[in-house]
Amino acid sequence: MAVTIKDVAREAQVHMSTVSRAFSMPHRLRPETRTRVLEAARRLGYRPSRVARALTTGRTHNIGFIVADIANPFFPPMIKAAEHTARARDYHLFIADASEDPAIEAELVDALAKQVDGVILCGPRIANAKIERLSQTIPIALVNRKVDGIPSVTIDVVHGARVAIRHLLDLGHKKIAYVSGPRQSWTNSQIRRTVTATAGGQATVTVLGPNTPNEDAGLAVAEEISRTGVTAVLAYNDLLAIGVMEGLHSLGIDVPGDVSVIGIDDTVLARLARPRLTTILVPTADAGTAAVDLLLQYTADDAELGTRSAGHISLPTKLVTRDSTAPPPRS
Amino acid sequence: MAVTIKDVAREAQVHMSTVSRAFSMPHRLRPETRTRVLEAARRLGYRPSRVARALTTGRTHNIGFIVADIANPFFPPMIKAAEHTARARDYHLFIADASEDPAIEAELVDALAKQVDGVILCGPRIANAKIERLSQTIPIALVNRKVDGIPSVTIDVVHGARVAIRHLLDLGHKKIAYVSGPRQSWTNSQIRRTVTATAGGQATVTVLGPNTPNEDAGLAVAEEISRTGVTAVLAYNDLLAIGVMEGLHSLGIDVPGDVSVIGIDDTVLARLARPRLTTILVPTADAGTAAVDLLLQYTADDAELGTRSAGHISLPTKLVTRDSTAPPPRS
DNA sequence: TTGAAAGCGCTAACAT
DNA sequence: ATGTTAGCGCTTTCAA
Repeated sequence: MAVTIKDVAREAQVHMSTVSRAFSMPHRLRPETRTRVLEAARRLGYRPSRVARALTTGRTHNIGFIVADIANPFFPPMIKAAEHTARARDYHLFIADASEDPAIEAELVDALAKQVDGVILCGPRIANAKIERLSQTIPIALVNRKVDGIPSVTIDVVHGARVAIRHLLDLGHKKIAYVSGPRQSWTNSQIRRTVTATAGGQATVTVLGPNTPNEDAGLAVAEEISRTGVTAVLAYNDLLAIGVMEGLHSLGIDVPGDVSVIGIDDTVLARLARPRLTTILVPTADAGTAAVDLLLQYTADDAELGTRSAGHISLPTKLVTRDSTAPPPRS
Repeated sequence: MAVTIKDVAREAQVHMSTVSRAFSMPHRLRPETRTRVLEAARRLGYRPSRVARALTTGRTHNIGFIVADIANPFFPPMIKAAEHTARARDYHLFIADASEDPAIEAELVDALAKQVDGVILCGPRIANAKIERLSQTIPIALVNRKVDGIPSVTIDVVHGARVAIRHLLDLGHKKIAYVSGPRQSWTNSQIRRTVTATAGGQATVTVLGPNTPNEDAGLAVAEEISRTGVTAVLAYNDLLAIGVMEGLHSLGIDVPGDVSVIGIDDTVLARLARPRLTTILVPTADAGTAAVDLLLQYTADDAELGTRSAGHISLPTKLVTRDSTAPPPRS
């Protein structure tokens, strides 16, 4: 077995409670004693067991991070930032992949609940009511969803979508399609609404979907796009947009010559795709950091769960113009 | 506080040890009792505390997963597969990002050690000796590194690199560069050695690097490539290869017209980049799955740590020919 | 300032 | 087949 607090106590010739104090309330020890204990601990290579500590204190110093799809390039920078932030605050991160499935997502929250101080739900697919219920059990912070009383970091997609559509209108497009994301996505409904509202009388909007937000779905929707005769499409995310571009390409339709395409997220892929994808920049790393801080702040609050003060942060977006958008063809 | 084993015991009118058995050794209970307990647990929404369980059993049912860089597209599919596999075995996954830094990586192992049953090191940057030392403390499984007595899953980059170089030789290239990865990478040294050996008398090989395996580094090395006058380059990974392609492009050098480029990994990026990148396919998801299974198998072994039987798995690679390779220019 | 003792939620002998 | 009891490694009153 590994070295425990008892071993250190013996080595330092003190009681185990003194060793405990040396780590959790060092100021309440005589400097001399503290040094002796810490010295002994160092010699033995002692590290307090977080498991045992969690059992008494009720705090695990762990956070659960649940995402819809780890492989979606939107998430990794966010996970990375969250992990770094958590570690800086002396927390460890559990990662879990919900596979875009609300049921799995909810089950993951329950499965992790006893082992974490809080859970971050990224792009949750669960219904609001369910989220509210879960958050009675365990502190939850949301990314890309806003629910009253629950801390959340959202991205200003309303602004993003508005700017994207205006960009299209300015180029002269009159028939626009929105390639929709998953039905359960809050972000998706925000965008859809904004697209319609912004286009107003200036352009017709066709909504295509819902779609699973990956390349294949984009590929599949391309044919439908060609049939609708739109000259521009905004997609729920870069993955879909890139799929659409590939699909269009294989249909012999030129981007942006015949059809303009805009994505959302500005993942690595946007810069790499050809034509390079015009897209909405979303500060994912900031979102990861903010989510961790919001959650920790919320859990630190010692009020009853459910009566705590939940912070909300909204992150700005901006249009990144590249090569996938142009004026509509003359014909 | 949440509902505990005592609450269930009271509700089901049995002793807590009976409740415990209902979950961990259900067959040793009279079916009738078992049902009554499980029913009570369900009514109260009881879940055993893994923390408390870990304290008595010594098994946390957690795995630590340490990668060099979460944002490197090579890792997410691996993390995803590992997480799914772990969950299927009733394990949860801690994720940690070592930022390509050996010191952080080692520290992470220590930090997680008390909280996990084992750690998976992906593309470790730590020295072998240090890994061996760490593995005395906590079971470790390796991805992309082979150390005696430690379970590992490696990728047959030797074969991959050989095939890549042969492809280049077949096209008629006589001057080849290898854009090297991080110095501490085992994979990198494997590749470098193979490149030189395979080129043999048929082509000269220039090694450029070591480099941090990201796009920027690739971009930076492009100028050096142009100076060496090579007509083909193999890069340590897709990220570097893509950086090289971009750098070459901005130098007015055509890929593959003037210089051929081959990457390694076959990440999403390879298919998306223009020209589409010829690369070596690496089964990352399989690696994630295999690593988890190897580790669990190793930890299940009840021999002394250090005397257990370590499994090794080698995963095949293959060349994916796309548009970034062609015969050298005539001049 | 330090020690003693109880207890966090659970499992694992041991007893019945 | 089920109950009793001790104890996992630590924190936290309470005493001294």
